[in-house]
Amino acid sequence: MQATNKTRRKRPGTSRRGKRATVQIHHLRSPCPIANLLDVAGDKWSLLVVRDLLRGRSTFNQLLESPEKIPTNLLADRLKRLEKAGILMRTPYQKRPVRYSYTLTQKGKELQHVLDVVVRWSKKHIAGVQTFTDLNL
Amino acid sequence: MQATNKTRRKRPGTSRRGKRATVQIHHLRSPCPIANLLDVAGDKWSLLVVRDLLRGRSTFNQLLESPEKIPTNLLADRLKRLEKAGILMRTPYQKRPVRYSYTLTQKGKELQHVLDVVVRWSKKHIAGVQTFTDLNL
DNA sequence: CCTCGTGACTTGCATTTTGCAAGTTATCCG
DNA sequence: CGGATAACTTGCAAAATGCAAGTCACGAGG
Repeated sequence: MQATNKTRRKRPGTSRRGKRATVQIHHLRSPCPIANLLDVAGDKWSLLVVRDLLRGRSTFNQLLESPEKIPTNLLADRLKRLEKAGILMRTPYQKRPVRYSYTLTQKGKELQHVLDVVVRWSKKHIAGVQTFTDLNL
Repeated sequence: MQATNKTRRKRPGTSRRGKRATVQIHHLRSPCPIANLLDVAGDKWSLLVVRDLLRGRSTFNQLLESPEKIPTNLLADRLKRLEKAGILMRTPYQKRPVRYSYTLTQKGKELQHVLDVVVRWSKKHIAGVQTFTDLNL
């Protein structure tokens, strides 16, 4: 019924110290290539962002408009993570008002092959799917 | 926060096997085939389970042994979800002591094509990856 | 009989991540 | 000046994750 042993865990709030500004070693769960992609894009949104960039979307608001309706805070977070992972780049395409555009790197563009196969699988095995017209994505 | 039945949660012997009597409408976020796979396997563990089943693992404990060390509660949950999604099947391969084995359906087996491309992408773009020997997974 | 071990899970609980709504900052437009 | 965009932040409740431990059958050994 109970683990009773409450074994001291960190007191939240009191220790103003562990802000994890430490080593940047981004620790891989395993040497498996599948686990490696999942470490960086293993969530419900990242690959949709990649899909939209492949489809030619490039600004924050364009990315928000897709039918899945990603929340703004998650989009901001995913863009940061994917940039850090070298999958996309963020560049100001104009200043005065500064506006940013997001574009895939070569590494990111090659995820197209992954998405292609995913599309083929889903079309075969899931009812009611349909692709965005032009790019087959 | 585990909203369901906060107070009494302690009838072990007679309880139903964690059934979640929810509506069966499995709500898709969008008609996009990519979103559809993500709805069912868009997390850090599901595809690793599929990988291991493709590699011939089949029991609960075998699946626990992979290098990524999935927690037992998550493995139980993922097996349930993947079964519900028609990607794998759970069958007792012996009774007296009843033991279960998990195997991929045809739908699940065809995820191999997705994983193949993921492996190719990761080997090209992520340092330090290496595949499990025999099956290229 | 009693204990130990194994397989397949469940349960408790703290930490993290999500998702919604609203707020913010800067800049243009009329 | 009063909006309207663009690109984000922030607050916070709810859900998911992850660890450790507990449970429920058997089955073998003493």
